[in-house]
Amino acid sequence: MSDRTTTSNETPFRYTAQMAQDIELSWQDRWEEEGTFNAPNPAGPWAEPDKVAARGEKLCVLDMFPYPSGVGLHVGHPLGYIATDVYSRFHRMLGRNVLHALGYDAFGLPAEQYAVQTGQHPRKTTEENMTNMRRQLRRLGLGFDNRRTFATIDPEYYRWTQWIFLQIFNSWYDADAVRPDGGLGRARPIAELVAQFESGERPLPGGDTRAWAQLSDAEQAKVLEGYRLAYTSEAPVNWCPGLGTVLSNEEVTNEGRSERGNFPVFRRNLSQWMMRITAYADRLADDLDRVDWPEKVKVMQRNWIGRSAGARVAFPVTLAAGERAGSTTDIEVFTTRPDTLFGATFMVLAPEHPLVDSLVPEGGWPDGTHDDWKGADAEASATPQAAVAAYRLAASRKSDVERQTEGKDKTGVFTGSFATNPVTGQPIPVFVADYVLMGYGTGAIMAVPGHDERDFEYATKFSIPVVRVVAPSLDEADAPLADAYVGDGVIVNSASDVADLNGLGVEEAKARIIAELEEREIAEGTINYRIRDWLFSRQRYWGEPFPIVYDEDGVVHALPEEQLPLTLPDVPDYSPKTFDPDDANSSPEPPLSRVPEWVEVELDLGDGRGRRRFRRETNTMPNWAGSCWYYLRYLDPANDTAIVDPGNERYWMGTWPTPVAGAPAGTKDPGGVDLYVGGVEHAVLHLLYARFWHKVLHDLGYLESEEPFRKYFSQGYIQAYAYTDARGQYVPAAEVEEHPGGPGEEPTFTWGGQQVFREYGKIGKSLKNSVSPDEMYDAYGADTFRVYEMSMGPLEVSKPWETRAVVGAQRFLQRLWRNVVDEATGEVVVTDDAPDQALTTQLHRTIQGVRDDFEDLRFNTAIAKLIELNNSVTKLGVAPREVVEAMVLMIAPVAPHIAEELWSRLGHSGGVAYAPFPEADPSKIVEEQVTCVIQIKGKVRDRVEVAPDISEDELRELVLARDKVRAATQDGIRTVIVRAPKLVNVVPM
RNA sequence: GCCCCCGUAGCCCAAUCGGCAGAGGCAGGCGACUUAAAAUCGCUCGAGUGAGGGUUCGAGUCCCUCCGGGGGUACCA
Repeated sequence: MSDRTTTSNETPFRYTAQMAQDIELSWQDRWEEEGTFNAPNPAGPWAEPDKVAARGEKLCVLDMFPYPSGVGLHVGHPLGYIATDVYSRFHRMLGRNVLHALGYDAFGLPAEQYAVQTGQHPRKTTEENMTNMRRQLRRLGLGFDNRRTFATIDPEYYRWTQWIFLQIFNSWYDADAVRPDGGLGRARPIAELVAQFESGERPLPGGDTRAWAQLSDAEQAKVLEGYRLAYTSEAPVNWCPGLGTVLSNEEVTNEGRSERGNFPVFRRNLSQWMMRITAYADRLADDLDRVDWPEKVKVMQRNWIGRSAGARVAFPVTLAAGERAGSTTDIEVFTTRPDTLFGATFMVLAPEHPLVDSLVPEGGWPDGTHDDWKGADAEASATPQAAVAAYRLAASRKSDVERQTEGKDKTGVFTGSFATNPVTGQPIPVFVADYVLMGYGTGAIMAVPGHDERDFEYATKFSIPVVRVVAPSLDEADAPLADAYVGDGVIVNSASDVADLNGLGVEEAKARIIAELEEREIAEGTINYRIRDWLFSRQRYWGEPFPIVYDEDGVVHALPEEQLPLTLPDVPDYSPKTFDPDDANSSPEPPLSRVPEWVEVELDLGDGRGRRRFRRETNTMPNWAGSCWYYLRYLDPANDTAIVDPGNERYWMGTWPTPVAGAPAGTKDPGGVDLYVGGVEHAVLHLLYARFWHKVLHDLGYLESEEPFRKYFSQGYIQAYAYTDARGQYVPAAEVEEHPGGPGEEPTFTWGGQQVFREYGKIGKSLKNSVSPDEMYDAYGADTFRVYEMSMGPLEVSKPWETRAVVGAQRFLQRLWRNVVDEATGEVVVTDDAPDQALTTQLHRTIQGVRDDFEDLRFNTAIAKLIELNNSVTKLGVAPREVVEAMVLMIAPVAPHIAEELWSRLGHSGGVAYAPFPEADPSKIVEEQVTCVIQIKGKVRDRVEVAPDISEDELRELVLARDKVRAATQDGIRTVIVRAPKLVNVVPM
């Protein structure tokens, strides 16, 4: 495969892999020495305003933060980096000041797991991995500003991660505060909330009438906890014994397992750090309109946030048990269909609903209770208390997985109580059933079997009346319902002395009933969200320590900013306490809790109370923390007084005067990174968390931009074939031989003579189909590898790696090389003669096409156009300098090393990195003749050469006079469609 | 089940506004170079666009139904 050995004595100057390597290494050294890709900053410690002024508009290009894997890169990993590098280099040649840098996301579970597996300290393995990855990427010739690199594990970086945590901790969300843009709601310093409590402007929550100063420290802390954007809370969380840590909702699959490692996850009540991302739910959903992202990812985020408009409605009920037995209270439900309130014939509470106990009467069932309502457990069905207790116990023992896998078969038990439908006044039975979830809405529903599929199933199974309140038309008001009718229509059977909705449309009825019931204080229009607060603590070693201590009363204190960073201590045993993955009753044990000399400290927090004893927080942050803001640090990595100088943030990420394409009219641009490229797997994790932090920092006045990523492009993956033998074991894919099948048959595959079976999917060491970039550098060189990856197809689609196809990219570069350099003598062989008309036209058309393609990230078609142009030049035998130089500049973003070399051999000093990109001359694109296609009834029947500026009338006449057209139109002409100059379609009678 | 995306040559992919189905690459075939092979170079073969229907003068492109592949989501009231 390598032609390293094929450089014969006759062609010592051929562009071989060896030649490519020599060229590439020497230019990489030169770029590094000269700091070619360093981007000047307008402000901060590196301020070079003169250099900034000397360049054109800024452009901030970003790749998703890589995690330095222990096994090194495979050929799929650099795809996005090459794409962003091509885009960056293209824009440098257009004169823009381009910032492109790469750092490392080095904290977190994978790094720690790799260290545990190899029995080494995570810092050691992580640093080794980063060294290897840096080497692999440097060899690829990426034009990063290497001054701007860092890793999340650097104390000088995580100092600021901890600082941001403190800003969030010391903030609350004031939903009534007016933002500069006129919207409502923003984060404010917690001190301003304390001031409101102190002055009495804001009453204490829960009807507490004491003055703020009368509260103890612990009581004050408790109150503030209810407001802080980062807070501890005792709540049901996702405990994963197999990983020894808790996980956020976003890290748990819908099968109820950990996204990483696929271990079972259990719900446990534990005290954990949370981030109040729910406060930002509206803005996170609304502002998706303002960014240029793939629609698919926007939809995924909107679904995750899960905003739905509806109403909270109170259903009165008389308590049947408990201290307040006999008194009346309300069961509050959330519904998106208040228009169907008249059709609510029963209610359902989640098994965990706190009201259940007081709804179940002592003694027997109410007279006439349907046997089906008493529960599936015959032994427990004698009394409501026994039946409900049995049902709740059974439900509590079910995992989320079991609840789901049991499918749609509805189960439930009657509580023995009836509530009152507030609009009909009718008593309706209240059930406990596990198809209602405590975690959504109020954990209780009004069930409308006529117009909700789940309620219909339940009503059918338990013989509950079904009432139609929506019909396709008034005529069908009493048509029987064979299924829940969920379509649009007109409201029927919905009148009482409370309200009359009959005849209204669904949307009108919703508005009407909410208005009526709000007046009576029975309901209120409301918005409900699916998103929950973000669980932020992990019981692992390899993460940022929280800058938090607890005093002897258990009150939370933030470390003063001057005491940051709080460094991660070196510990003898950094591995997590391991558990049986299925042991739901295990409890997390953070490794840091095993270091008492670090945990128990005496500190002066600078609060005037002197040195006191404290206990440190022993949880660590999730690896999302470091990746939530790294893009900001690239802008000003050496700044030790701020996360980023405001001048740098405004310059690199500030808002543009015009909004992104496709934004609604009147939209204000949110600013942010100009191009962000990465895989879609972080659609609701990293991309949502980073947006949240960015908005908090914006609210607190640290950032001008409102979004982190103005344009996000989701790249496809490079995948590969893998092969298994008869036992299902993977065999080395590189050694498999393909045998073509007969016509219409699949090919067959053998390895070492035995038949093997092909599958398609991810690249991985364990699948034995991994190809490393290093192998490509050795066999072809980095430029060939770059050209191949960029020419495989559109950046956004996934496509299969095919090593044997890489040679096509090499042949192209060889042909380009040969057009400039004589393989035998090394002499430059271009001619100074001007290209002919046809080649000139092709050149300028190519320039225009390549510019457009690069701008729109269509690198595959740009390369195809360059191959075409190069092929035209090759056919001439001798290459005109004008065309060759333009080609060298145009290929430079994709294949920068060979371009530098050829550019220099063509007699230019100064390099191609900042050479101006060729400009198309529109006057030279115009051809003297164009081919006009003549269609008869839509089928191509003739062609004619015409002038490009021929008029429609001239062309029509010309075409109608042609023999073939006259022959076809002897019976007359129905119509003639003229699209001058390229097409005429004649339709005969 | 629901929602979204994608089906063009043996394979990866072009066709930008509804206007000649083919730009580019791989593989295959033939030829040149070679003692021979590899590499290289030149030439060349190759689909009617997943299936069916519709709109249109004209459909890969727009609409409907179905089939196949991928992704998201799943009792979210």
